[in-house]
Amino acid sequence: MAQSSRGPAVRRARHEPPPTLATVADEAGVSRQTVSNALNNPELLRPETLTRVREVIERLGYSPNRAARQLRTRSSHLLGLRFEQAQEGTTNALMDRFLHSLVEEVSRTGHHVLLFSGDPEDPLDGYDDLLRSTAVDAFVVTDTYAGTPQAGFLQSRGAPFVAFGRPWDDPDATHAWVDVDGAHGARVATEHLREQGHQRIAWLGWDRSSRLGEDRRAGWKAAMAGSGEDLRSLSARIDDDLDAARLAAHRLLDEAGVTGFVCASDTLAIGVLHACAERDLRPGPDVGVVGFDDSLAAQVTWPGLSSVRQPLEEVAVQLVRVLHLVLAHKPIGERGLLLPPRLVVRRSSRRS
Amino acid sequence: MAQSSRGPAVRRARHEPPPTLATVADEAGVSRQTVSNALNNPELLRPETLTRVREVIERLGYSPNRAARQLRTRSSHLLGLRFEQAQEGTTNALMDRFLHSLVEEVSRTGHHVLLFSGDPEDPLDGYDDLLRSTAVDAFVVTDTYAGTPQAGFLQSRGAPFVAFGRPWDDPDATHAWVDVDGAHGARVATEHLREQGHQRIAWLGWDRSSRLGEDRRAGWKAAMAGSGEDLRSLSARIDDDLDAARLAAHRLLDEAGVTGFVCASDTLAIGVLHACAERDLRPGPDVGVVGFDDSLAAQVTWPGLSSVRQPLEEVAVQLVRVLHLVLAHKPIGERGLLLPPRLVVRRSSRRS
DNA sequence: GCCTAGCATTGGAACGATCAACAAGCGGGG
DNA sequence: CCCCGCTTGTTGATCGTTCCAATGCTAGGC
Repeated sequence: MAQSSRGPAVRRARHEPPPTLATVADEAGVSRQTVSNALNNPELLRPETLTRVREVIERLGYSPNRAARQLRTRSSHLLGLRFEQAQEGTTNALMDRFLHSLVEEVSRTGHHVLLFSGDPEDPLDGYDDLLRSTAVDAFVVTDTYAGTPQAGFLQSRGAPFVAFGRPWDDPDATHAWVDVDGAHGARVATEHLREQGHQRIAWLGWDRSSRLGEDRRAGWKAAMAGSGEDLRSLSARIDDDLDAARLAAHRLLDEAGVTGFVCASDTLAIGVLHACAERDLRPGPDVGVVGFDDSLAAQVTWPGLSSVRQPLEEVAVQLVRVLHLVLAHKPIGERGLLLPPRLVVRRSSRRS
Repeated sequence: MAQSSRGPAVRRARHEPPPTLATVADEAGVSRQTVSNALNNPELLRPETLTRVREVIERLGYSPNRAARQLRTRSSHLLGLRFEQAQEGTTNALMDRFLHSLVEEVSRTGHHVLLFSGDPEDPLDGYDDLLRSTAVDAFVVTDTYAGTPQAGFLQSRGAPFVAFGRPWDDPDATHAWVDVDGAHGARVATEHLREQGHQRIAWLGWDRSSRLGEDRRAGWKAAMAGSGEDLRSLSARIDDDLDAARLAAHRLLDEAGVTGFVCASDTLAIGVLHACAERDLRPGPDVGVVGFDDSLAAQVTWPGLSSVRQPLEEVAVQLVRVLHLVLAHKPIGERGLLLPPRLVVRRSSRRS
């Protein structure tokens, strides 16, 4: 068993209580506080004392009891994340990718991620309990898509948090946030299609009530500005449904002479691909299609679906960076941070 | 703001410390212990005392401090889960679905899920730290695909845990586990294709070293037993790669006269669909194809990919049930529990 | 009237860490 | 010679909860 890299080869008997500060102190012939300092303020110890204490710690396989430390310092080193299923416009795989990066990132500073759930009807459910029981140091709020009661609530409580997602409804919000610039992604996708020679490029997105969808649509609109096209006739707002997208694509192909599609999701984009197949149009050479989120489906669909990939790893890095500033009561530079996604080009959008 | 369902309308000033047992006790005119009993052993109190204490608790918005409780009772009400990215044979979306159910399920008993990460090279990394610092009550081990050093390690430590995944290498393992019966899933898929009139049904799976893959393959093999077919010529073991699957499908179609494919993953199955498209074979009427995991890709791929869907919600329920038995030192009935997956039939496997 | 049993409630100690204050040793300046 | 400051280390108190043993009180039996 590969033990070397993991620490001491301690084999405690089953259920024997783990060593405490006092155990280590006795064994090393120093006081409790000295052991504590060896861990938290090693520069206070004389080098030889330090090594002696560290030796004992290593030998006994001692780790400070988190509960006791938390009780005294009022810091649990836990970050709360309300874990919802399948939010609007985000496939499950997205959350998984983000979460992994987040866990990885917070572990660098000895923190962990605590997942909790709550009544889907009440976006605030769950936060309060953890707050009152001082179970977490801070929150990472991810479900801010439709209004953000969480932000206001947590701020009124004085609870530290950072949000993944903009405060759409409240431009004056003072909390820290990180988000992906969906408009930028859609703009890059649209420009890419224009470079491929497409002129009448349609937007296929969700209902107007979706802030996420409207943000992305704005990018398409910006890229199409000055094209002389009538944007109204090139835009369709539908449910995130394969078949709805297929029908909408047929209509846009028939009525608006569209040759390019920028879509708010991979599901919608694949609906367009289906429509193309039904008309013997070749995705790529004949019709340019770009989706959003770079899901597994985009990767395996024939002939390969170009898609806008969100920089979730970077989002996690930035969230954690800002979170540490917030926890240290340091000023955060920019209140909000918009990260640009990256276009992954596959054959569905390449002419040649 | 919907406050009613969430508890008391407490508005504490920013950073004012939350109330403690002593605060509540003073306010209610009883001792600390009585308040504690009101929470943990309400039957010990006289009804009128109980309601009085509860009123104060409600009014102050009191929740017991988790750290203090954990220190005293040595139970954190946290379950550790090492969160790896993309394990063999499982797409990210799977983990997300499972995790959500798990979080939901453990919350019923006031528990939470703590995610941690570890060096991908060392399957034991991370467990030891949490154990020594008594940060979690138990573990849910999910990455037991290739041998299970975790199980042995945790047992030697006397740490409570349940595994999602069989102890492949050690049939005598005594720990509790829950797993999905991949063989059953593949068998049902194969029988489904036979019912549709297919006779020469191929297996498209992973390398022999994959226990998960071989388990599923066994189900195909069992369903094909007695068919009189030469199974060896009907079986292909390849990487989990779209193109590898496409090529293998062409070969099986050419050389073995195959009309049905049972695949170890949706990626492989979609590779088969690509091969069909290249030969103008219609998935469904001409060739039956079934994948595994019911990913988003299976749902959106034309013409709809039949797929074996894992009962992850039920896995979570059972894991938590068993975990509570383990934590209570009660005997668990069956050491292991195999749950049958369900076949989701779409057009790729329907003749009509 | 006294003893016992049972009930409701109480006060002290403990969990294992950190914080605050202080003590011992030592060298240097007035 | 004394005082001061610096380094190094110690001791008691504390965080907020639950466990343990003991308390006051009432009712019942003899």
